[in-house]
Amino acid sequence: MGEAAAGAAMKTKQQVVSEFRRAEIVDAARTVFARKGFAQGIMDEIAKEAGVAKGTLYLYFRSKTEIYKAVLDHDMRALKKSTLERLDAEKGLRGKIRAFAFVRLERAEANKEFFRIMDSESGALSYTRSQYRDWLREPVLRLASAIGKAAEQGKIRRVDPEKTAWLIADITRGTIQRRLLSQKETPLAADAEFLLDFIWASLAAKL
Amino acid sequence: MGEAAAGAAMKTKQQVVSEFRRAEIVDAARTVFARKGFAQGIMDEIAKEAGVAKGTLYLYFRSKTEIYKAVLDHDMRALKKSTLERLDAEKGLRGKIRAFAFVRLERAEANKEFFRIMDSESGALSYTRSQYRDWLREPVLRLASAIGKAAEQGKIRRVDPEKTAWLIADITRGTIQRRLLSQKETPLAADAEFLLDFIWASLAAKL
DNA sequence: TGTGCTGCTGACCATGCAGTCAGTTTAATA
DNA sequence: TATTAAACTGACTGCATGGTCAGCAGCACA
Repeated sequence: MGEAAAGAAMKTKQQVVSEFRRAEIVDAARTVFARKGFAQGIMDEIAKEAGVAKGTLYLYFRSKTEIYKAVLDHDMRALKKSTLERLDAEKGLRGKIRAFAFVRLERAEANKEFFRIMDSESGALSYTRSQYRDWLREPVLRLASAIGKAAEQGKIRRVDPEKTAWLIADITRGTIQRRLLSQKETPLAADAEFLLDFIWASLAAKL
Repeated sequence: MGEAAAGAAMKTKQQVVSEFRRAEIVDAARTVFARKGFAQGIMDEIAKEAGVAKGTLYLYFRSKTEIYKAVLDHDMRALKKSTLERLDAEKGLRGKIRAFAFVRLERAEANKEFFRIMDSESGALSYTRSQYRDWLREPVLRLASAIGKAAEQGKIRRVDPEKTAWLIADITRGTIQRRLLSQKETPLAADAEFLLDFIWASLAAKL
C-alpha cells in the first residue's frame, strides 16, 4: 500500500507543482477581480500580480472566464463546507443560527476579497448569480430543517422553515455587506449578537 | 403670469421633444442593460432598441456610462420617492414597515428590468453600489426614526433603531431577489405578510 | 559540451466596441 | 417652391484587451 501510494504520489510530483501554480494564479486573480471587477480585471494585470507572463496563464486555464469561475468555485466550496460543519457541530437551533451567521461573518472578515467579488460583481457572468444561490442553498436548507424540528418540538413558534431560513440568510448577507462597506470597524461579535437577537426574538416570541 | 408661463413653455417646446427622446433612450437602455448587463449592453443594441442610429445616442448623452447612470438615477429617484410617500402616509409602525416592504415589492414587480440591473449588476461601475446605498439610506433612516419612537412609547421592545431598520431592508431586498429569480410566481401579498410577521414578531416580542 | 525536453515568455494578432463626423434627411420659414 | 437650420444617420477610426505561438531559458542526462 505504501508502494501504491508512492506510485500515485510520484505521478503527482509534477502535478503538485502544477496545482501550486494554479493556486497562485487563482490567488492573483482573486485580488485583481476584487479590486477591478471582472471586466476591468485584465489578464495582463493578473499575470503581473501572479508574477508570470500572460501566456503562462493560458497553460493553466483555458480563458479568463475559467479563471474567474475557478476563484468563485474554490471560495464558495470552502464557505459552504465550513458553514455546514459548524452548523452540524451545534445541537440547539439557537446555536445553529448563531453558527450560520458567525462563520459567514468571520470568513467575510478573513477573506474580504472574495466577498467583495460576490457582493459587487455577482452578475458579471450570468453564471455567477445562480451559482451563488446554489452554493448557498444547501446550508440554508439544513438550517431550515433544524427550524422545522424546533417548531415541531414547540421550542419556537410555528413558521415556514424554508422561508424563515432564507430570511436569516438575507440578514446575514446584508450585515456582511454593511461591514465591508463601512469605514469604521465595528466588532464582529456585536453585529452577530444583534442579528441573532433579532431573529431569536421573532422565533421564540410569545405574542 | 399666463404670458410668462407661455414664454417658459415656448422655450420648452423643443426641450419637451428633447426630454422625450432622452426618456426613450433611457427606456431602451434599461431594457438592454437588464438583458445583458453593463459590459455586454452594447451601444448599437441600445440604439436599435430605441429605434435610432447610434450617433443619435451621442446627441443626448456624452457616453455609455452616462446613459447607465441616467437609468439608475431615474429609477432610484422614483423608488425612493414612492417609498418615502407611502412611509409617511402610514401612522403606526407596523403600517410603516408593511408600507416599506410593500412598495418595494410592488415596484420590483412592475419594474423588473430595473431591479434586475440593481440586483445582478450593481458593481459594474464602482459608482453604482455606493449610490444604491445612498438612495436607500433616507427611507431606511426614516423607518429607523419611527422604530425609535415606537420603542420609546413602549409599543415595541427596545432595539437599536437604525440597525433594525437595515435588517428590515435586508429582508425586503432578499425577498425581492428571490421573487425575481424563482420561476413560479408566488402571490406578492403572501411574501409581504410573511416578511412582516417575521419582523413584527421580533419587535413586539415579550420574551 | 552537446542534445533534447519542458515550461515559460511577451511581442503580436484578431476582434469587438465606444465614440466621431461628413453627409443626408426632415421640417420650419419665407 | 426655395432656402436654410436642425436633427439624424451609419460607415469608419482608434483602442483596449483576450488569446496565440515562435522562440528562449533552464535543466537533465550523456
